[in-house]
Amino acid sequence: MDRMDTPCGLDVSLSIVGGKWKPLILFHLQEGPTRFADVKRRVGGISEKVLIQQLRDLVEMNVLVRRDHQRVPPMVDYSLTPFGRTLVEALIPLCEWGTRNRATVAKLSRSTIDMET
Amino acid sequence: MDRMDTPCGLDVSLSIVGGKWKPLILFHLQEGPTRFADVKRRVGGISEKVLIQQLRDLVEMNVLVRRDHQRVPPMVDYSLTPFGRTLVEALIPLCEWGTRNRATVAKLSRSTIDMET
DNA sequence: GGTAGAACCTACCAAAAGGTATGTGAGAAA
DNA sequence: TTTCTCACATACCTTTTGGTAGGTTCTACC
Repeated sequence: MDRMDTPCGLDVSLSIVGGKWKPLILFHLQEGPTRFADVKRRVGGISEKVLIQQLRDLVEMNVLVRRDHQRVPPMVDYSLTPFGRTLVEALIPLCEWGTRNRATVAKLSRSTIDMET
Repeated sequence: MDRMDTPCGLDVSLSIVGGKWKPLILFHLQEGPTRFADVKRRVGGISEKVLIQQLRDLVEMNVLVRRDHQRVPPMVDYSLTPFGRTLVEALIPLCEWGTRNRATVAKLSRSTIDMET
C-alpha cells in the first residue's frame, strides 16, 4: 500500500522501448559497440528500413550513440549511453520473467489461436 | 558477460504487456478486484471498446480473472491472478525508471517534436 | 568488367492498433 | 415516464507500425 501513491511510469518507459524490435536491439547491444550490419544479423528477421528507424529513435532519446568512423565503405557503430544502460538494467527483470515463462505463454497463445481456426 | 547466454525474454513479456494501455491497467488493478467502470475511470482517457479488448487479452493470458456476480444491472470485476502478480513485480523496475526519468524523457520528446514544426 | 558489401534512402503497401459513434437490456433513480 | 448506469457489442474510420522492393555511392575483390 505504499506503492499506490507512486504514479505509474510505464508509459514513459514504453514510449522509448515499446514496439516490436527495440528491446531486442538493446539486448544485443549490451556486448558493446556494434556495426549496423552486425546488429541486423544478430537481431535477425528485421528489415533494414525498420532497423534504421528504431536505431535513430533510440539515438534521439539518448539511449544509444552513433559513431561514424568516416570511412569508405561506410563504418558506423552504435552503443549504449550511460542513460541507456540504466534503461537496460530496468528491463532485466522483465526479460527474465519472459525467459522463465516463455513456455507457459507460448502454450496460452497457441490455445487461443487454436480456437480461431 | 554471464547474461549474454540468456536468451532475451522481452519479446514474451511485451507480447502480453505491450501496447498503450495494458501496463496502466495492471498498475491500477494492484489495489484489488475492480469493476469495469472503475477501471475505466482510474485509467482515464481509454475508450470502452479498447478497455474490454485489453481486459479480455489479459484474462486469456491468465494475468487477470474476470468474475461475474450474476446481477442485474451487471456486476463484474477483474483482479490479478498469482501469475499476473509475478508479472507486475517484474514491471516495477521499469515503472520506477519511467517515473525517475519522466521529465528527462519529456524534454527529449519535445525537442524532437519542435524540430518537426 | 562484374559483383559484392558497407550504411543508408525512397516510394509504396499491408496489417495492426486505436478511436468514435451508436445500440442493447434491465433495473434503479428522477 | 424519462433518464441513468452497468457491462458490454458492432460497424466504421484513422493512425501507427511494420514490411517489400527498389536505388545510391563508394571501395575491394575476382
